[in-house]
Amino acid sequence: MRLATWNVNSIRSRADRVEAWLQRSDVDVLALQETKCKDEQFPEDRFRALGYDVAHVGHSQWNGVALLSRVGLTDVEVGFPGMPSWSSKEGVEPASEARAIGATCGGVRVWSLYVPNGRTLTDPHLQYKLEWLEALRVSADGWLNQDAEAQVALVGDWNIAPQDDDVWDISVFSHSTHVSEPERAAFSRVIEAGFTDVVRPYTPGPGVYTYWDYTQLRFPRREGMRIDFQLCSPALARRVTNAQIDREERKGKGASDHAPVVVELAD
DNA sequence: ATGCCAGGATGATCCTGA
Repeated sequence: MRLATWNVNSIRSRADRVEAWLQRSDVDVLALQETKCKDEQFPEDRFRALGYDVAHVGHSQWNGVALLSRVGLTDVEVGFPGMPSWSSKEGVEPASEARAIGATCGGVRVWSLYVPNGRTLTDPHLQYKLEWLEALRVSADGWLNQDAEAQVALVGDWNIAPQDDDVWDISVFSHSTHVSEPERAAFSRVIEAGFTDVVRPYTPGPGVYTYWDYTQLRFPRREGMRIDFQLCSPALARRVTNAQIDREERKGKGASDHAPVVVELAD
C-alpha cells in the first residue's frame, strides 16, 4: 500500500495537478491539507472518477483537510477528541477548525492533519498551536494504550522543523516559529508517545525539505523546510519499506509550495 | 538547476501562510 500526504494550498486551483499526480504516482491513500474550500466546493467527483473514496472537512477559505482512498474509507472522524477551538478575533465564539480528519483505509487508521501555524512567537496563535499539539498527543497516546498493535498514521503539515538541519539556515529563524523550543518539545512528545518519522531514514539530510516559500527563489536555491511528516505507530512503522519526497512536483507553473511525501507499506 | 509570491475573500486591498 502506498500512503501519501500533501499540502496542496487550495484544491480548486490545484485539482488538475493533483489528478495528474494521482494518475502517475499510484498511491492508494492521499491525505490532503489546506484545501481552502467548503465541503460543497471540494471537487470530489473527479477523484471518485479515478476510483477514490473521498472524505473532506472545510468550513471556509481557510484550512480544510481531506482523505482520498481506493482501499476503503470507513469510520470517518472530523477532528480528534479534545481538539481545541479557535477564535480569530475577540468577541467571536471559538469554533472547531477544519484541521484534522481521520478514517480507516486498508486497515490503517489515517489522520490528515494541518497543525496551526503559530504566526509569531508572541501571537496567541502559537499558544493555540501548542495546545492543539498537546491534545493530539493525548489522543494519540490513548489509541496506542488501547491497542499496542494499532496501525495508526499521523500525516500532514506539522508546521514544525524538529531539527536545525530541517531548515536551510537556522540563523534566519532565530526569532521565528516552527523551530522554537516549545514547538519542538510538543513534536517530541508525539514521538515519545510511540510515533516514528518513517520518512527520514529513506530521505536523509541535510538539505532535504518538503516546503519551499514561493518568494526569493527559495526552491531553485534549495532553501526549504522539512515540515511535512508521516508519523507511524510501532506496528505500522514495521511495515514501511520505502519513502520519498516528490520534489519534482514542486517544479513548474501552478505548483503548491509543498511537495507530496509518499510512504510504501508492505502488505 | 526548472525560475524571482499565491490564493481567496471583497470590491484595490486585506488576510493568511511558514
